[in-house]
Amino acid sequence: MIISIDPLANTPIYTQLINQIIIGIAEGKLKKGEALPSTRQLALDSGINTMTVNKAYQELKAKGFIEIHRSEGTKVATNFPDTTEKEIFKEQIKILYAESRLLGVSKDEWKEWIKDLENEMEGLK
Amino acid sequence: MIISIDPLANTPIYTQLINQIIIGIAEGKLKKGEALPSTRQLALDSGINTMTVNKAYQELKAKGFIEIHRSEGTKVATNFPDTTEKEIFKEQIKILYAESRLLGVSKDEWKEWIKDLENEMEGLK
Amino acid sequence: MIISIDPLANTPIYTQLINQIIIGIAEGKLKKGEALPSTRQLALDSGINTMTVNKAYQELKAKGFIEIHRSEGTKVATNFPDTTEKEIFKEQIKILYAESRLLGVSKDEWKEWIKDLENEMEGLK
Amino acid sequence: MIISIDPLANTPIYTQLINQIIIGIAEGKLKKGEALPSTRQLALDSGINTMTVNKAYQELKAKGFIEIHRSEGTKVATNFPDTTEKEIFKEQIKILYAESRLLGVSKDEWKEWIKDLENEMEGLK
DNA sequence: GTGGTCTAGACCACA
DNA sequence: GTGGTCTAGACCACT
Repeated sequence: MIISIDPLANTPIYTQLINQIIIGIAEGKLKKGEALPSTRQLALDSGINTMTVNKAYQELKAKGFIEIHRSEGTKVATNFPDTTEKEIFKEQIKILYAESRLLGVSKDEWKEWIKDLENEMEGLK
Repeated sequence: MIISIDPLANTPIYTQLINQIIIGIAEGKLKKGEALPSTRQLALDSGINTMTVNKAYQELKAKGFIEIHRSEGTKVATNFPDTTEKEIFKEQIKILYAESRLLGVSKDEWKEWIKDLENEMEGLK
Repeated sequence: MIISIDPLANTPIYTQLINQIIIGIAEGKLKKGEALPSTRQLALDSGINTMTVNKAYQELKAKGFIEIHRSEGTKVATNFPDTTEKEIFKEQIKILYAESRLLGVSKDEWKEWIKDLENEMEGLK
Repeated sequence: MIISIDPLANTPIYTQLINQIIIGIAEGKLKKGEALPSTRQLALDSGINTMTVNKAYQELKAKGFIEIHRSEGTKVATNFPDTTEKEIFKEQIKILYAESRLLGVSKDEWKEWIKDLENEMEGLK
C-alpha cells in the first residue's frame, strides 16, 4: 500500500497517516492480520520521522485497528471493536453535511457519494 | 440560538463556534440576512474570549457564510458561494465512512442518518 | 508539590511523573481543579524534556486525572471517572502480594501498610 | 500448572511468565523443590520462544525463587530469601492504591481483596 | 504565554 | 531486527 504525506497540509502528519491506514483497511488494501511496515521503514519511505510514525501507530492501536507486538512488528488487527459512541460520528457527519449543502452540494450528490463508498469498500460486512 | 462550547474538547473553541453557526444556518435557526450578536455580546453570552469570537467570525466571513459591515454589525449572508472543491468534502466523508464502518456502523445506519439530516435541514434547496 | 525524577530507574521517566502526580492527588497535595505547572516549566524544573512531560500529561488526561485546556494550561480534573475494570487492579495486587509474601513480608505487614495508606490519603471518600 | 500468555499485553512476555510462576508458587500449585518443565518444553507448551523462557528462568533464579542445576533441570527453590527492600513493595502498593482509590475502588474493596488473597495463598506462613 | 506537532538523532529492552 | 523511550531544539496554533 502506498502512503502519501502532504507536509504542508493543515492536518497533522500523524493524522494523515492514521486516515490513510484506516481507509486502506476499509478498502481491502490492507487485510486483517497483515503486517504493516516497521516504524523505521515507513518513516524512511515516507520521509517523516520515526516518532511521528510511532504516534500514528500508537493511536491506531488505541482505536483497536492494529496490534503492536513487541519486537515482532505491527499488523492489522484481526478483529475490530464496536464503537460505543455512534453519536460522535453522527455529529461529525452533521457538520460536514451542513457545510457542504450550504456550499452547493446537493442531496443527490451525497447519496451518490455514499453509494460510491459502499462500492469502494464492499469488503465490509 | 443557543451556543454551547465544550472547553475540554479537542476541537478549538473557535472551530466549535463556526460549526454551530453553520449548523444553525443549515437548520434554519438562523435565516439568511438575519443579524448575529455582536462579538462582544456573543463572547459574554458564551463565556468565550472576544478574540476567539472574532476569529470565528472572520473565518465564517472568509467562507462566505456571514457579512461583516462596519457600524451595521454582522449578519448571515443572503447568498452562499458554491464550493469549487467538492473533492475535499468527499475525502472527509470517506474518512468518516471508513472508520465508522470498521467500528460497526452499518450501511443502513448511514442512510438513516443522512435521511435524518435531510429532514432536520429541509429548508435547504 | 515537589517532583523528583530518577533518570536511572527502570521505570520510564514519564511513568514516574504520572505516578507522582497521581499520588500527589490522592494525598491531597494537589487539589481538584488546581493548576499544574506548564509543560515547559515542569520540564525545566525537573531537568527532563518537554516531550516527556507532554507524554505524561497526555496519559494522565487519557486516564481522566487532569484536564488540558488549549493555551490556558493544565489542571487537576474536578471529577474522576470510575474504573470499569477493577479486575486489572486485583490482578496487579495479586502479583505484588504473591511475590512480597514469598520474600518474607507478612500478612500483618500488608494490613499495616494498607492502614498507613488510608491515613496518608484520608481525603479520599 | 497452566501458563497463559497474552502477546498483546504491554507487559513483556518474560515478565508475564515470571508473574505466573510466582503466583503458582504462592498459591501452592508449585511446591518447594518441585521440578519445573525444561526451557524447551515450556517454550513448546506455551508457544513462546526458547530465549524468552530462558530469560524468565534466569530472572527467577536471580530473585531466588528457582534453582537451575546443570543436567538435573530446574526446580522451585526449597527456601526463599528475605527481601532487604520492603520499601520497594510499599511504594508499588502505594501507586496502585492511589490510582485505584481515585478511580472508585473503596477501602473495603481493598480489604476484601487482601482477605481473598490470604485465602488463595493460605499455604504461606 | 500555553499546548501541539515535528525533526534528527540516540540508546535501550524485547524476542 | 523490532518497538519504547528520551533529548534538544524548533515552529505553529490557540486564547
